[in-house]
Amino acid sequence: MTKAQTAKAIRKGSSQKDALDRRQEILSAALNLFSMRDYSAITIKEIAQLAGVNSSLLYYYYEDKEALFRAALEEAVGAAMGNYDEVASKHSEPVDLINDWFQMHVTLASDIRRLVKILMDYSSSQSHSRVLDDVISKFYDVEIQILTKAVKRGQRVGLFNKVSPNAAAVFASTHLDGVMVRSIIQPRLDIAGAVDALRDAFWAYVGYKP
Amino acid sequence: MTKAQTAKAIRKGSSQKDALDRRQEILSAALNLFSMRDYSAITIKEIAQLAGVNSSLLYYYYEDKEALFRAALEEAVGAAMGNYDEVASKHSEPVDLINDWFQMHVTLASDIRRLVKILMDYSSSQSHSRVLDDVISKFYDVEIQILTKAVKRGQRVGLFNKVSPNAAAVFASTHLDGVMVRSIIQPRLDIAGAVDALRDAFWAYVGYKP
DNA sequence: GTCTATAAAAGGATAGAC
DNA sequence: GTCTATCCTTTTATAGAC
Repeated sequence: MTKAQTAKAIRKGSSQKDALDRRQEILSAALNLFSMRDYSAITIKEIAQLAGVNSSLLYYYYEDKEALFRAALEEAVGAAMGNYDEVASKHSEPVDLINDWFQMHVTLASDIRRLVKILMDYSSSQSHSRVLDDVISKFYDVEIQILTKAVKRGQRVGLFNKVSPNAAAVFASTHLDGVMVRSIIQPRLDIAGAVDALRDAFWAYVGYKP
Repeated sequence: MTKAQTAKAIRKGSSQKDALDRRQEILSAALNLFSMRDYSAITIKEIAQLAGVNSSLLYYYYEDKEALFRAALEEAVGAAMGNYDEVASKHSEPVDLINDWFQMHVTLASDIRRLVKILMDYSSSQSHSRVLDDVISKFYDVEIQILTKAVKRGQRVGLFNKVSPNAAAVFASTHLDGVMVRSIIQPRLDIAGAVDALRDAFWAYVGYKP
């Protein structure tokens, strides 16, 4: 019995669920690789190898390499969106929410860094899809809205000064992207320290004394 | 007479200088393309076409594709370093220097964005060279030192509060990278507006009232 | 120096057996 | 569903003429 046959034998039975698993395995392998290096630097065979399947199988589950990339990007954005919603719905108090927001970027730094990397690669690629463009827009909108709301709440209860809530939100969001990028270019970067500095600056910006 | 022969005839005479020009033309074409898309997405023929020469000629001037990429990266960093030094040596007054520093990132946004993109591509590539790693480290060191010095001077003359000058410098530098990245992912981003917000936050952070 | 021609390898994608 | 075999195209790189 060959390796492949053994594997097949183990997975025998409900073939529907297997297919979903396999699809997910391939997607996961693709996401890992696409977020490490560039789209064109990743080969179909490499993805298949990481997923532990034959490269032809990728064409059974996905139309072509680009479709696989799109699926991987949507997956990454969806996961991040989930984290965002979780933090947002956990806090009613604006200071706690924003502190936790910053903390999340330290804790999940490697995931968020991957997302930023993959978003950059997509943005500087030729072929854009309307759907993905919308997904990405939506994603940043959600982030900005969560932060904007928090700043507004802080102003309403008299904790923060009268700055533009939207500007403050864009500011924090942009800086966090900067931290992620800098930690790609300079892997030695002290992410926690960089986020601490952002926290100090952000509170100074909105006029909050911790 | 073919096109190529005509071009050759025009360039007749001192062949030494011609070689330098041609070398530069190729390098310039490579830099343009490498900063637009990823290393692996750019082909030798594409570079040659943009430079207006045959693709084989690239191997006369550069050992291989990687050597050409390295040269392009050094060129981009060198150019940015030149801009940095220029702004730094123009000001003795810290507030002016920092304001001009921010302004430079608006004015030269497309160049700096390209640099950030190419630095990211290099960082997430497999093959690293000791020389390039050092060039990049040096580059960020120079930026941090210029800003750190300015903050220290501002503190000495009593304009700024007692914050860590290095932390303030890293903060500004990181945020500017964030602005560049965000403007890649979202081309609609209002760069001038984003830098304005940074300016406000930075002055709040160091306790300066403009 | 610059080009033509071409070798050599790699990568994406498909046909078809099982 | 998954694999083997293979085709086709692209791409890097070299040899050699001019």
